[in-house]
Amino acid sequence: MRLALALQARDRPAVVINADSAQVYADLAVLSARPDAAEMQGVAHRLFGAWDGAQACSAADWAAAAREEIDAAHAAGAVPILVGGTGLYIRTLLDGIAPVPEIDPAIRAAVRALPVAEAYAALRREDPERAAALAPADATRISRALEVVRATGRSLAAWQTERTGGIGARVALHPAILLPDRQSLYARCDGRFSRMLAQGAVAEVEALLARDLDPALPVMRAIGVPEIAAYLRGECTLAQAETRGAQATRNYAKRQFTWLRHQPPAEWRRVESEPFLESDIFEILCL
RNA sequence: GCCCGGGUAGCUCAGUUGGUAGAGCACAUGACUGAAAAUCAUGGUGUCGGCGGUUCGAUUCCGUCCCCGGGCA
Repeated sequence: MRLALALQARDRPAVVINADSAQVYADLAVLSARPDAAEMQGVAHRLFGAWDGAQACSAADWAAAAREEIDAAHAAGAVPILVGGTGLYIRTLLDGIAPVPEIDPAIRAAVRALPVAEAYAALRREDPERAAALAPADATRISRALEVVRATGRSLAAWQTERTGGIGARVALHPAILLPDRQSLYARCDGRFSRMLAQGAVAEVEALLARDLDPALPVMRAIGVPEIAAYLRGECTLAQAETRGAQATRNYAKRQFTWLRHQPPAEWRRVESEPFLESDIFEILCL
């Protein structure tokens, strides 16, 4: 945000583009810590709350939308600033992804209805190579591999020999990865979830539950939603929901560390010195 | 003071008819190609409340003390 303002102060319009898989949903303002109008300070923001919760946004969906926003920003002479921590989204945007066609919804539903053990057994028959590469309990990846062979007649590995849609080669990147101190980050996770409760997270989940959406949708699985929903159903106290939500936040923070430390290219700048200063993060500011 | 229940991993607890112990969670580390705030994989946790006794051997049996619940007075 400060970077965006600094750019605008130099007559370089900035556009902040969301790269977070939860901030994408309109239904999650509080629980995704989406910036509000005051925080945006007049700077253009895109892809925040852009999807209705009833709609699942995939990495490829997001990447396609982000590509358009980036091109639009460039056309307008602005500097797009991608902000967010969903590594798979950013990887898809930059490197592209296997061009697997839309999966027939009936096939997808049938596959996801299977218990993991059965899905895994089926995958061993229909795509043994992929099955061998996956843990028998890895429900998400097993479902994906199975729906792909069933819907396309081609294994995921075959599709993955190709990647399309990446823009990494045609844009100038100035990446920065922030790696805060673990202990203080965990403490901030706790504070963050408590603050969300104070800011109306319970009402937000109440409204979400009233929509009676499929519980498997991403919006229903965002951190805090299952925990607060359990409280609203009378399955636990608010204090327990608070503890569990904070815990889920910390667990997620750890997964982020692991991804960010190993998955992005080695040459991407990792910043560990706190407080994080723009000058430590973005070399373009120092030009 | 008496009676009952309990004291085992950071937490909640299981267990050992006596051969020094284990689950879940936490924590750590890692994986990650269209649900990724998702989904997984691996790993160590330890004076089994203290001190004595019996025993080849006690976390387990006995005694005693301490601590935590609940009840009686």
